[in-house]
Amino acid sequence: MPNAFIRKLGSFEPLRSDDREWLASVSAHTRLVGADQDLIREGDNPENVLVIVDGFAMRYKMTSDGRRQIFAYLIPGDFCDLHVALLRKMDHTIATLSPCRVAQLSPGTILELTERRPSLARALWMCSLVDGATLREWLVNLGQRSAPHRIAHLFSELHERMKAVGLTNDGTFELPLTQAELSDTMGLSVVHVNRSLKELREAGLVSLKDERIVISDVQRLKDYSDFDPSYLHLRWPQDLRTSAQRS
Amino acid sequence: MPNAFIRKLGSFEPLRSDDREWLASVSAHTRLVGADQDLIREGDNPENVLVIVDGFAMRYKMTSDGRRQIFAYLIPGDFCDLHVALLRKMDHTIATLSPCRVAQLSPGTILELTERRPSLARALWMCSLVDGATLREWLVNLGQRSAPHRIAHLFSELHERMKAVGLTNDGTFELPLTQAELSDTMGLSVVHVNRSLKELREAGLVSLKDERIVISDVQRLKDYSDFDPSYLHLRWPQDLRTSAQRS
DNA sequence: CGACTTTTTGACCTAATTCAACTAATGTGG
DNA sequence: CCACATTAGTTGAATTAGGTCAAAAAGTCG
Repeated sequence: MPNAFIRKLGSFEPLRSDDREWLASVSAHTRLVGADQDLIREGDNPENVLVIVDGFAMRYKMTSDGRRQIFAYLIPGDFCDLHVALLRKMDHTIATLSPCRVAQLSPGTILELTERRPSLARALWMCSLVDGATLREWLVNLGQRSAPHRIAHLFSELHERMKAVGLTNDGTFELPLTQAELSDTMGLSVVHVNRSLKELREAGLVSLKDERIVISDVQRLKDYSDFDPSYLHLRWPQDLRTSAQRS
Repeated sequence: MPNAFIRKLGSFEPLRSDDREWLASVSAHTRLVGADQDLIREGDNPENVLVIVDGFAMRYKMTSDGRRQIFAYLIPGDFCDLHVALLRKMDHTIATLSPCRVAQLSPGTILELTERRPSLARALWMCSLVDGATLREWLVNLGQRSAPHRIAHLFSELHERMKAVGLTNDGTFELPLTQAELSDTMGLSVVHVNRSLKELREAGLVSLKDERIVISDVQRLKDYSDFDPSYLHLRWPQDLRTSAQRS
């Protein structure tokens, strides 16, 4: 069974088996990082590119008055910082939300990837494009939707992404977020997030318990939240991929 | 005097004079597009990369209930769609806000640029990284700041960007935005934008008139809006660049 | 068991929205 | 160049979504 990283790249490009094997070998060596640890800090200039193999992380930035805005969740298979080579320093922080297994890709590995494995390079580039598209969608979310719809949209997105790396069980998946983290994602107060979650729960749409989310009817949640998955650019329809991946 | 496109790339990388000349020649042929025209529509798969040589444009997306979120302003020197080669189709629309002069870079031009002009290629890549960073900053803006601060932050950013391409006159520059457009950018109602602008005006911070903005004291506006320009990654301090560019 | 964090709820407050009207611009055709 | 139509900006009044403060439950963990 391929790891999430391989699954993710595979959802953008059909991968040859030697590419899969190479990916498996370069991401085999992982280190464990506890929850709530900074992986890369604002101002750092990290050497290696990190990949979340397992666990949850986030990107965020603080304002000068101490408010925090989270602008991405990193789930298994996601990259931390493809771009950092060019920028002198990180303009935001990446931190774990739960214990994570993290693979480090050295500059040499990235070089081999970009120069000798074109389909992986394309998949990698796709990742950064999708990150951008996701950010745009989040802006739409914050700018245009009410609290409950906003939260529901986030959940729809996370469900879609988790499904793409094979980490859902129907509408259920791991989601180790506190309401404070949700509120810093959504530009809402904790109290209001709490009440909105209650509303969603009472509407029979979603419930959170024990770091897991349960979506009773995924399609209904997507309809409710006006979720259109096309911005995630997942090229291969879910069922196809799942069956093709049995090894 | 170099055009905005050359100035912009030059603000990321020191450019050799042959690179400058080449840029001038490939961006010499422009077409004129009137105000309020779509340059690229959601769903399109455009061949060429467009560069705004003159005028203002925006990126936006509609929600299914007819609300619009603007998530970028394109000012002279900005690219429309470096990435589109890989994605099957645009996931948002780009439209002009004022009459624009637009240069089209053919796939061949882009190829030459990426393969034979490394410093331009780096500058180009920087552009897309900065676009991403800007988007993140906008998310912070929508998520964490009150209406007047939010608007002030946008104005601070636009001032900085316009300055980088030599289009400011102290705190004054062209800004052909309606309040409706501002409201769709900021996730606010038109009425509230109007009142917030009044507040900023009465505080002596900014005034808008005749498609121009006047910032009486740029530093004061930046302080007010908690603006930190580092996310724009403008490598060369403004004064240096200006003097170096006298031809 | 305490100490601490997270969730939940109530009461109250305020930033922002909505609706509606009115004024000031801008533009268009005769 | 004016009359009329249309778009953009401004203001007031009423309403609401969301925030703040405070405190109680409910989990979590050494």
